[in-house]
Amino acid sequence: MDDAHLAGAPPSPRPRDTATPIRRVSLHDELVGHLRDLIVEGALSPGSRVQERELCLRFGVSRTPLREALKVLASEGLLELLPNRGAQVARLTLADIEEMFPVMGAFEALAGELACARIAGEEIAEIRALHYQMVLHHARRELPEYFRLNQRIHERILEIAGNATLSRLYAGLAGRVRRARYVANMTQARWDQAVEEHEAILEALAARDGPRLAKILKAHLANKCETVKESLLAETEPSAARRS
Amino acid sequence: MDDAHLAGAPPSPRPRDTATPIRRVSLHDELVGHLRDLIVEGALSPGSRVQERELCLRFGVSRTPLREALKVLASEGLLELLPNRGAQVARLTLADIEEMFPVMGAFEALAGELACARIAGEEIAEIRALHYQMVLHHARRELPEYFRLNQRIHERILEIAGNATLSRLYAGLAGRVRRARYVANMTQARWDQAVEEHEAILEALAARDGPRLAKILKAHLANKCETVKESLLAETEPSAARRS
DNA sequence: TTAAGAGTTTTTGCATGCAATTTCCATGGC
DNA sequence: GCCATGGAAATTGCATGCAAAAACTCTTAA
Repeated sequence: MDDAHLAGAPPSPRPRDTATPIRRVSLHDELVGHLRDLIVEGALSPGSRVQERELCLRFGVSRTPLREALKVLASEGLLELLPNRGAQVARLTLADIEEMFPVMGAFEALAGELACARIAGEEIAEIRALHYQMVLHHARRELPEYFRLNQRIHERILEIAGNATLSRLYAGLAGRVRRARYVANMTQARWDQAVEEHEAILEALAARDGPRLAKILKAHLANKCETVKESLLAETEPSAARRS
Repeated sequence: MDDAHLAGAPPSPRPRDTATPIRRVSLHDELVGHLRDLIVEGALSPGSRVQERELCLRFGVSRTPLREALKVLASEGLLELLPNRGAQVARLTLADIEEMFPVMGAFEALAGELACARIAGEEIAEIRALHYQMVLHHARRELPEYFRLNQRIHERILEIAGNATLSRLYAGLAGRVRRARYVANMTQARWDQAVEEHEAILEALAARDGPRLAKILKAHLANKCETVKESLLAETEPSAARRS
């Protein structure tokens, strides 16, 4: 009774079907969401085989909707379908990382440019608040909280850019590398550098300097790529060193 | 003499041919390809309802693999799934176009930069050949051939960039706007301008000037966006004018 | 004539069944 | 002892069946 129509209606783009939030969505849609979470959160480890039967029991559904969900996740790149041999969680190789980060850099650069053209003063203040809270977590060496704020800042810029296609594609890639980014234990130097870059991001955004922001974000992502790569190498080398 | 292998080939319903390069992929995979073609080519017009039964008869398969294919195409954005009411071919609104082209511009810009860093002299010669063949079709006012060459040039740059993730995402968007681009009847001025831009693209590529090529491609896509938008408006206005 | 309503037909969503392929295990030959 | 081979169990790919939701149709009333 109170949605929309009132004076302070939020700038929600599509208030259409919000009347019944608990709408019985299709089973396979729900499965796609659940499975995506399981994969992104790491509950299903990369490379592990995914058996239909096991997941059917786990979710209490039959194979038909589950298989539909698997096909969708495979088309998103989260799963690999082996003909007649089921699916396995896609594993990220170094080559994958090196491919995905430049694309994410292009996404963020575009988002930065678009955001600069549309951002409101209030939104700049909001990002600034997020930024300095993130800086605080950096000062306190609170990595998980830092990551959370960091992610929220990037997501907020994407939102402000106001391009749903861009957001959707970005989310697809970000989901795939999220785990890798999360486990990446940065060196202190890299962490400090990242915070410095975020200072520059905030400045460019506040100045609404689209080209500069694009440049900074692109470089920022390139550095994140290096961080993740180093971490990935450090993760594999010790075992080799230990063995020799 | 060819397939039945003299020694008592049993009348098996499916001759398993492991040697042939055309390996029998899974039914649903094939369906995804076929349906994608039908949609992109325009055989299934935007907004039209897609009924399972009809397509099942058309392809001679049961509903299970067909439904899996529909789910995948929906996740790609080519179809819209209406709960309990089947699917319909997604229609491109002006807002969609305005969202997708900047993203494609970012893709092509990145592809241009990467390609400049990797392109071999032989490949430059190849692109140059394609380019001047395209110019010939422009001079002869052969639009379909022009489009084909144009597309091949952009695809070739993507290939040379050597980033499979980028190529995959680009193909996803390009497929969705292909029909719109195809039916876009450019003005002569826009066509001439596009050819000029392609001259600049070739030059920047030959000079291996990544940043410049990126800039040109970004602008090139922005102009294509305008062309498609004009064409889309010209397509809808007459009917409105006719009605009023 | 239009609109509304009840019943029928169609269509979708999901579960299950069957054949084919793969995987696992045990047996046997070298 | 090791590898090859045969068969059983498990798993996938696809077809079909059934219930619920939607769409259609025919009737009826204002």
